[in-house]
Amino acid sequence: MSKELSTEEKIREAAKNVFIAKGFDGCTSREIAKAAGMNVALVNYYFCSKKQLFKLVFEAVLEDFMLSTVEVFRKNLSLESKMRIFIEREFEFLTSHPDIPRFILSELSRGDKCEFDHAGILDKIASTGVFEELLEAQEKGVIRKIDLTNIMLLIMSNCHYPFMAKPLMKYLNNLSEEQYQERLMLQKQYVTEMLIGYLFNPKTNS
Amino acid sequence: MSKELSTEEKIREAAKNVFIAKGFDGCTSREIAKAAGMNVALVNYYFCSKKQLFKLVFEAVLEDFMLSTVEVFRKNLSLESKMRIFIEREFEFLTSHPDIPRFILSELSRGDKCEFDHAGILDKIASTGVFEELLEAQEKGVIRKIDLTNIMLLIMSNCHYPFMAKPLMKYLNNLSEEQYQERLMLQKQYVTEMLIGYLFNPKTNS
DNA sequence: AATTAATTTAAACGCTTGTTTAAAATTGTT
DNA sequence: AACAATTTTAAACAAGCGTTTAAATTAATT
Repeated sequence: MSKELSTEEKIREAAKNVFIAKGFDGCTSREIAKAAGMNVALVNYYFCSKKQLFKLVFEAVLEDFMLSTVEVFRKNLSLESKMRIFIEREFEFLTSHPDIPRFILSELSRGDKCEFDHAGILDKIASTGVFEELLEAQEKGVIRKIDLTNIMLLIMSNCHYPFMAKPLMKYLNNLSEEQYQERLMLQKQYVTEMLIGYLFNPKTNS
Repeated sequence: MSKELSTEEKIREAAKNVFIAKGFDGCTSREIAKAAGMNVALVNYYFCSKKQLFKLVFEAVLEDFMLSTVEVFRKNLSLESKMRIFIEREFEFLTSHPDIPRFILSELSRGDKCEFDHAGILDKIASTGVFEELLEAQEKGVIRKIDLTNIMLLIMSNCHYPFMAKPLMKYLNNLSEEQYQERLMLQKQYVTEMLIGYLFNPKTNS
């Protein structure tokens, strides 16, 4: 389906896959061109340089990643329901794109590669109203009074890491692919229970 | 202090720092040699190839990382105390070596670089008696009956990820270094409370 | 149909890569 | 002091890198 991709789009798409799988340093322009079924020179014809192509791809991936699931918070549901659905969708997204968290954190941590535009992302997240809703819930005593950065970190830790740690887990525990996937789906339940249990009903625990 | 390192050790040490900072693909043999204050040819004189030097360094780092904190479980303390101390020490270790989790997961996920020896690691962890202790505690109803893989994943997620996500957190939330460090220390408390609260006293919640 | 513009190609550019070589310097041994 | 073994060096190697060039091909315009 959809063979009607332009040369530029084919290269961008191939670059995304190759960059995510191997990292900026781990692949070559020729590899990207070959994956796109194109001549090497076309990479620079359309994108000037490997670096610039990477910047474009990275920013798109980061935005997709950060915004794809946060839309739940626009819905008219209880905060707890939204949180549950959010975690559910994070696991869904990561099941289709398990390499993205590692890709983003790896590339971001060797940041001298190029300067990334990220100004808009937090604003777009904020536009869903998550932050206000969380702050309000804190004032009402519905959820624990913790800095939003820490809440983000708690949720992201428990959603992203299980996918990032796949090779470590698989071989430390000698797991087959099926066994790992099984633990992953269990992990989703545990993580949801744990996070909801900790963040909500703060009076019972602290 | 301790200038009495042999050439071989100097290269190994420099290689460790450079590999952790930039990854296997992100650095060159010449860079490692320069960091060690040595000639390029010495790298291969002592270690045959960049790949083999990497393998040596990686295996040492992985073993250090996995075993450094698990020793707590040999002590004669309650399981909950050990768990608290373990998390405390994980955060301690990671404060000194914040780049190691990302290094390990990154390099492991592009595993074609070379085959790693990992046979001994799980056995060494097992030799502390953690696993038996956890299983016993589960039988006694002290902690939640969850596969040990998932328990490991819960703890590692909440300890490793906050350090791996530093660049993402710093710029998504426009945090200064001090602000980030502050959140990190708070995160340690939250993570401890959350994990202990979830894993122990399973009857109250499920 | 002729001409111009946009796309694609194969080949080459200079440079860096990991690795090797062979000579120089150092150390150890008799 | 003379010799042998080890360690270190500078230089070179082919191969691969990102990028550029200039010609060939295709598409668009007149």
